[in-house]
Amino acid sequence: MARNSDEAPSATVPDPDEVGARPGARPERRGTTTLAMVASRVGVSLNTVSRALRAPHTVRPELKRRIDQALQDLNYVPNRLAGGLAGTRSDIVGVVITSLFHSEFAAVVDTLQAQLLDRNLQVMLGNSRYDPEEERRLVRSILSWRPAAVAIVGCDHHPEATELLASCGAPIVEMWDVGGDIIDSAVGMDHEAIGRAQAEHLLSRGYRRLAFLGSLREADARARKRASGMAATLAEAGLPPLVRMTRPEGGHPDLGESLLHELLAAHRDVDGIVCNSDAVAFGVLRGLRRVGQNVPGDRGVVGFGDVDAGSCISPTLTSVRPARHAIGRLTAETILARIAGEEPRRITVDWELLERESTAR
Amino acid sequence: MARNSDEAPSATVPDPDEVGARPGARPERRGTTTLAMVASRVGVSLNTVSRALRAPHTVRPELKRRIDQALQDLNYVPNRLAGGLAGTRSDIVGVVITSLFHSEFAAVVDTLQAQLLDRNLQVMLGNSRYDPEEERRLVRSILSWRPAAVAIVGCDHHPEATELLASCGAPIVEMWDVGGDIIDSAVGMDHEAIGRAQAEHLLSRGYRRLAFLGSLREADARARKRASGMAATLAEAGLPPLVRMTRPEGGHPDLGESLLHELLAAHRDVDGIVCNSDAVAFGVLRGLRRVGQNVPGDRGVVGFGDVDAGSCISPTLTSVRPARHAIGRLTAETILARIAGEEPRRITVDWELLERESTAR
DNA sequence: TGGCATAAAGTGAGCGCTCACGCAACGTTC
DNA sequence: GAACGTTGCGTGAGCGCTCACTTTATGCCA
Repeated sequence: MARNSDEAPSATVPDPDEVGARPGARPERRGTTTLAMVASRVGVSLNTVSRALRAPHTVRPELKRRIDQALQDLNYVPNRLAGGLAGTRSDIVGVVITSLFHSEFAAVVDTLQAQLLDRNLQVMLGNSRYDPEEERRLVRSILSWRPAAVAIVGCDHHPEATELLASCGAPIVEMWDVGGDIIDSAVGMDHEAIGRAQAEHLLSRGYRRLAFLGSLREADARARKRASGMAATLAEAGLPPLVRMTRPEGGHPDLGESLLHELLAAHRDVDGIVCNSDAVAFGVLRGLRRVGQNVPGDRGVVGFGDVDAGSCISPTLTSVRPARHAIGRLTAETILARIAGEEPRRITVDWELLERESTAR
Repeated sequence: MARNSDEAPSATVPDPDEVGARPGARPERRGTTTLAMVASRVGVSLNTVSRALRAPHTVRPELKRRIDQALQDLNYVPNRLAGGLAGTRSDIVGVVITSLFHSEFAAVVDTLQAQLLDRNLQVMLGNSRYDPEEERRLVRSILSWRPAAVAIVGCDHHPEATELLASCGAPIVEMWDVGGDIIDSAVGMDHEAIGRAQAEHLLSRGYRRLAFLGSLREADARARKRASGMAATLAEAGLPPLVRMTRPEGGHPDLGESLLHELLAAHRDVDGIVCNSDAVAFGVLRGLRRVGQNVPGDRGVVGFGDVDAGSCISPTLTSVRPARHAIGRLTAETILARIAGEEPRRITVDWELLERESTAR
């Protein structure tokens, strides 16, 4: 195992002038240029410069050019704190997600941010880590920036978070899930339907005794809905009830493998395994390989998320592909529409069950 | 392929009272409570309430309790725009990354955000998508919020971005890379050393003719440094030069597989393949399997990133594991230290070359 | 009891900007 | 040529808070 290591914080002092204003150095209002400075240089009123930026057509073209020149010469960077305070909008969009690490929502945030930036909206990000209390804190913190809108994962929040969001006056878009009560608008998938589709797919391939495996955090209402969709399908088909094997944390292959062992020990007859995430499914596949079980022959495995690697492993993994891109895009569009005064929306987006080798018998 | 689809935006109008203030409804200063309202309810001056929040020990315990009660009764949410404008700090930390989608930095942002939130700092996120022009826009946009600090991926930026960052007065922490000139502080890895280690590992296993495969965006200086580290190692060993097979976009398994075909067509003698990312390596492994090549027997494959799935595929993938968590944590610590007035730092963090089956001959 | 330090509150100014309005100067109309 | 819109810019107020300073209540010692 190769290793490089010198964490020694070797301080390299750059140009001392460049070092930020030390706390305590109060009076030194840094060299940031203000609208007033630009205005006095051009010889017009402050307001005219402001207007040249916000409503260019209301200022004489020749003057506009001179102002632009001065803005550039002085390297003006607007102070949006002041702008937000004085104006009505703040041009901040709060985004609250439950996890970045497991990359569930990374792609969603990615496209969302790109789309919003085109409209000069800045994303303020927060990660609740599936903790309702953290979510509450986060929502408070984000609302204290008076955002123009808030996008948040899920429809089931800490009660205080829900109330704060509902009464803050800004448009709220709940993402990823569309089931249940929504605060304002929502863009997401019907997770119960996904669970049903996962179960139906396995049943159609002849698997009869199904299990749901993975991490299941208290606040992960989406996974819970998928599991209950599966359970409902089994009940309607008159089959034995769903076996649930979950942990309140984790979500990696190692978890999948260890849950698999528990499953095989307790419910040897299970032949269809649906995982909370592809990462867990990878661990399940690895575990089954290690104990000499054949997939899809002996047992079928279904994932969720359609991670890249799913099509590269052997057997390739049957999984559900959420329309991440679409969720990001439609969330951005909904935010913009709501800011523009349009009505709230509830948009159900597509997903696909990709049938691959892990269930192909 | 199962599919659910009704993207029909079925508008569901919630309680009309809850709908946010429509633009145009100007005079309606929303029902947000201000410090002044709290103050008048308690019967003290505005400033006393402010102090009760910022410096609780300067206000009589009994009064503090009454103020807290009023804050809660009125459901006060501070206006940080006003606070930031009036005060010195803004409590925003700008974070500029080059990609979220490929999940390279998702974990870094994840831990960074969590650590900062504990200190009441909000992350403002921006994604430059490996586009220098976008990076410039983003840096301007973020600086317009007068952040308390900025964390940014890489050490090689758009010149204007570098200048803006250098002169904005806030601490700047460059992440992921530590090579080359830095603006203020840096927390990252020595990517050239990683490239050398990747090459040396393959050489130590008897591979002789090496290639570097993957997407290589114009702004991805890190990958470029790894490739040049490899090239240097080969040159020093007197071996044939590194074969580079890259594309300016993409980064998925499909890219890996298609680059592999190009590689096999043009340089049949290559026996050691280092990929820009694990995702690309997965595609390479899939491609090799499809053409009946044996890994590690015929060719060795090395990835970068150590994605979960790497230990689940067959053969398991040799890869480099960046200390993502450590980078996030140390970046947060550096930001806090710099805000507290400490000296700039340059921290080189660990990484590991995980030797697995794909190079085990 | 006076003098002085300290604690606990209030006062006033201002952060940098936006918004509603005011007020000239210049057409345009009948 | 008086009445009216239009264009182009300036004025003043104020967004909600923080900060430096001042004022008033309280304790402690000589």
